[in-house]
Amino acid sequence: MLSKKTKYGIKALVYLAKQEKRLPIQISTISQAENISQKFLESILLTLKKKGILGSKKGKGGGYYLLKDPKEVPMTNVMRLLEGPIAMVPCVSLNFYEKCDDCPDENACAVHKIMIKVRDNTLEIFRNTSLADLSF
Amino acid sequence: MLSKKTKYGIKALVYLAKQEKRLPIQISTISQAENISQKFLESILLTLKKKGILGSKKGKGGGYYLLKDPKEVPMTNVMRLLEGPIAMVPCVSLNFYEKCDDCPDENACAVHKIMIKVRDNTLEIFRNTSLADLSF
DNA sequence: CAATTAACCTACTAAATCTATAGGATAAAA
DNA sequence: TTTTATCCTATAGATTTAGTAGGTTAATTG
Repeated sequence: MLSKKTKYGIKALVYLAKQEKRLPIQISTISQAENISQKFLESILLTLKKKGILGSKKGKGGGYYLLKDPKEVPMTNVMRLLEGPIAMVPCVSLNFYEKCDDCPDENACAVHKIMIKVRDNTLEIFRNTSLADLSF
Repeated sequence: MLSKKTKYGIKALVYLAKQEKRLPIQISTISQAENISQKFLESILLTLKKKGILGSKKGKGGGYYLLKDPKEVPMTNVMRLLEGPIAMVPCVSLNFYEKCDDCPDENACAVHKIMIKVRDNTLEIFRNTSLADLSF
């Protein structure tokens, strides 16, 4: 299951992607439009900024804005920034790999076997979907 | 991410599916073979029995056994029994649907849009994979 | 029958994660 | 210098996870 943080983060990014101009949008504007707690959204956008996908401006007329063209932001990136691993088990994760304690041989593991398939499939979808694709 | 419960549950079911004869297998046997805490596995197998996928026998020579031919047990069933929803968000779940508090219109929601795709894809894989398929 | 075996059942707990909230500091603009 | 809006740290309540403890029931065996 996706965390609320990820869900809200995606919604906010798509909201920003929908803007015609790349002007800063305030947190309060997004939180109202998307029914997200403002304080919670504040922390989410801040981490997205720290991770380099958003820019920000302080003071009047300030807010957050996308640093890249939405067409150039695949959902793989977004998911990894917000949720972390895309894989269902760490032992099949490309970017967040961890060995299982209980598993002496990954290649002999049934869970590994099927979760590799799920990962590849999900990854393909996220790779081929950009923020721009979700903005219609 | 899959819970350990689900991971261990799948491993145990596949272990049972691998047996040539449908004789009862003890919890301790499975827990040792798969490096799973025996007490934890005990509770997992008990719920799987209550949900109707496993049979059991008490006393000497007792244990757990699959009630169906492994070929007839798709991973959709297994996942729903152990993990619950297959979808990444409740609002796209077929068997565990829940409306989002924040979302006035699902069809206008970007998260909904992409997670439908992921669900359909994942579902297809789980549908086409049986316990028998994972037993090699 | 009695001893052994192994599943059954209830309850509990420690740790981690999630979902925020509080309250102030900093920086930009008017 | 006042206002605006992001930035930052800390914390807290709720939920979930990953088990553990300890005893009960039912089946087999001698």
